[in-house]
Amino acid sequence: MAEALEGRRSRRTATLASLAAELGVSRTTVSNAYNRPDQLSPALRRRVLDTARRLGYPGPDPVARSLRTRKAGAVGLLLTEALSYAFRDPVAVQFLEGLALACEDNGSGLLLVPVSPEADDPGAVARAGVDGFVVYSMPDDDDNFHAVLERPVPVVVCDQPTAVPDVDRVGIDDHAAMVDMARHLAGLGHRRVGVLCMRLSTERNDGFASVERQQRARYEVQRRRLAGLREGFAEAGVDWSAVPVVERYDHSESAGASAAEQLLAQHDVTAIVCTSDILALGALRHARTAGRAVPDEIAVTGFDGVPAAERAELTTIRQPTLDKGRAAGELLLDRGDRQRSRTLLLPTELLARATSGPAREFR
Amino acid sequence: MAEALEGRRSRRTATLASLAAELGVSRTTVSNAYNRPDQLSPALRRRVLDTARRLGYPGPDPVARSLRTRKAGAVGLLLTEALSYAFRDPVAVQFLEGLALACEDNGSGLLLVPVSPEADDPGAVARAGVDGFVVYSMPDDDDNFHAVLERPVPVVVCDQPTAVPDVDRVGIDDHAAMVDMARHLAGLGHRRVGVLCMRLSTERNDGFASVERQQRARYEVQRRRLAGLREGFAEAGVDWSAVPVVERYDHSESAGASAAEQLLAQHDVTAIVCTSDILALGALRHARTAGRAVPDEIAVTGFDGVPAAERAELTTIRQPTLDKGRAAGELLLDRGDRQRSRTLLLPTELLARATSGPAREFR
DNA sequence: ATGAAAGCGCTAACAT
DNA sequence: ATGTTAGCGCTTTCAT
Repeated sequence: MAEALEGRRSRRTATLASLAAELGVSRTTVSNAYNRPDQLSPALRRRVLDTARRLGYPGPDPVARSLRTRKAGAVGLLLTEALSYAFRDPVAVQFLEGLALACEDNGSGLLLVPVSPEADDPGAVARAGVDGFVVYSMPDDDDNFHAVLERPVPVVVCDQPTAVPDVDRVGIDDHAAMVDMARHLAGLGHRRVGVLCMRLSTERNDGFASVERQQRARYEVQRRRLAGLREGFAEAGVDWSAVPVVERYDHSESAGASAAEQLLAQHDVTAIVCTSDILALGALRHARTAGRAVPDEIAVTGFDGVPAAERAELTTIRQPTLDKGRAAGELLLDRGDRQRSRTLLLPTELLARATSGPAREFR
Repeated sequence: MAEALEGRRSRRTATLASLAAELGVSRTTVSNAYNRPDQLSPALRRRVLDTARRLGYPGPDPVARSLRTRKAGAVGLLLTEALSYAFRDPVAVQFLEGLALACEDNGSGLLLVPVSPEADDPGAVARAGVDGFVVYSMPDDDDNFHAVLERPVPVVVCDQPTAVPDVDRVGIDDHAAMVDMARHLAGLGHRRVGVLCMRLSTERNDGFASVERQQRARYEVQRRRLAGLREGFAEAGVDWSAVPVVERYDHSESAGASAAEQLLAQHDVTAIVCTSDILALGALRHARTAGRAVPDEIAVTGFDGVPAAERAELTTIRQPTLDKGRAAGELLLDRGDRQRSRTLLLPTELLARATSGPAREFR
């Protein structure tokens, strides 16, 4: 009993070679017994497998096999945040579901690479035994991302960074989507608007973000969404330099709520545009708490189209997150002998729901 | 450019040995340049790294390193369902978050093993390059689980199967929790009750489950929860053989809704006890659709304590799902030289909320 | 149907 | 601080 436990505790006892010796056959034969049953007589195969069981041989070591075959049988996933964040953000979860679907179809494992934002040890990436990487939404100039690019395996990026030479990418047109949103609100008469956005750099800055900071943002997605809003509102004559943009480092409802509070404390706006549903849900919560009627007094919009946004009847941009995950996986796994890198832009959709309506002045 | 792509496409060009040859140093030195910077002069290290870059050497191959060091740097996760299910079930997502937290702390990767319920090829388990496995809620006698036990690495089971010799386990007292729930309802006067449960075997059976089927269930958790209910209601004089139990293979709200419908079509009960929140949420939805007032006309209870249950004010049993995940990871990763296997039972809590109230007869 | 030979690419004693 | 030696455990042509 204690011995069985011991046996399970990584003490490899028999090897393919020792088993072959015991049986008086070659290693090839033993290997074939596991990997190519048709290459040897059923009787011999039985004998091999029985002896294996008797000797406690657990079958070919997967790592040794991977070394030999040069296939790990797994896809690595690199995330912006700590590993566990993947399960906290509903958008990430959706993306992962799609990616997992693609892996499943391919019989590939999915290895979540343990990156710690603090310890900038890109070692984990270098140590990951994978056949390729999917990179989910990383800032420009990220060490871990660079480490991924060093690895001689295919890479697919989701969302950001864009424009990495020779790397496939799947994403959406963040700019165009936000131009749409701006037009939607401008069409409802909104001119005095405020914006809540996600972090723009890797250093924490919870507060207003200057136009310069917006343009220098290290997160391309945020940069493009803000630029889209700027362009869309410009069409309606809104001077962007007067539009307050509040940034939050953490991506959570409470961050959204506090950002909304900070915004409204200093600016009299008729609409709060958020660059994510989570932030918008927080803004909604603050509006309710503060007794600001939505959408009568103030409009609130999101981005992503998560289930909770639907329940809240949030006006938002729906993006096909699950499809992005699946497409990323397929791009990585089904690549034939394709030489050129590909970029896949998936469609988005403006969902005008109950949290946006005519601006106060127009009611 | 095309060459850079080619380079990324798994054609390993330089190796540690060729780099050493080029430099005229030993392989050890090159290895040290990467793994033990303190073992060689900074100047030499620079030279090694520079030459590596020039030659396109991507650093030590992780698989070869794993073979040599006998460490994969990753934990494998085995799930009941297809891989992607992990991201669809909120309870699984929570568990994974906890597990990821433990992995993170340990610098371990998390490998989701691609098991397909259909193709009973336990090969994926055998091929996973991991230092140990976490097994999440598997039925008794599962092929993939057996394959895990064959591997000479530590294993931690969450929930089920219980009582596997020499394997650590983390779980809750499902039986006791449901005794509590039965007492809660019985205390409110409920005597005519019905139950909605999750699948009891790997073959689909969407319909009523006989007492015998309940007792033969291959899913220990369901078996224990039903047994707990039986015991708890027995204290109030309820004859279990007259209690209708409706089983659903799929775990989804719509499964819960249809099960509730099936139950109510044939039985006049004052309470529907569900073995999961998801099923209960579905039952709630059906009750609303069918115009049955909850809790006035009928009580509905769940199990798990997911966020959606809180929003619905569902009476349920809260279990510390995230903690289970973290504990499973810690049990696997922080095992000292412990010889005995351990079982960790985490506490649960009955949350009496708005979906349970006095039985009709007692109002 | 089975075997022999030749590595896959690396690290860890142990020397020097 | 650097080199020597000795594998880690396996698969895969190519022969027989």
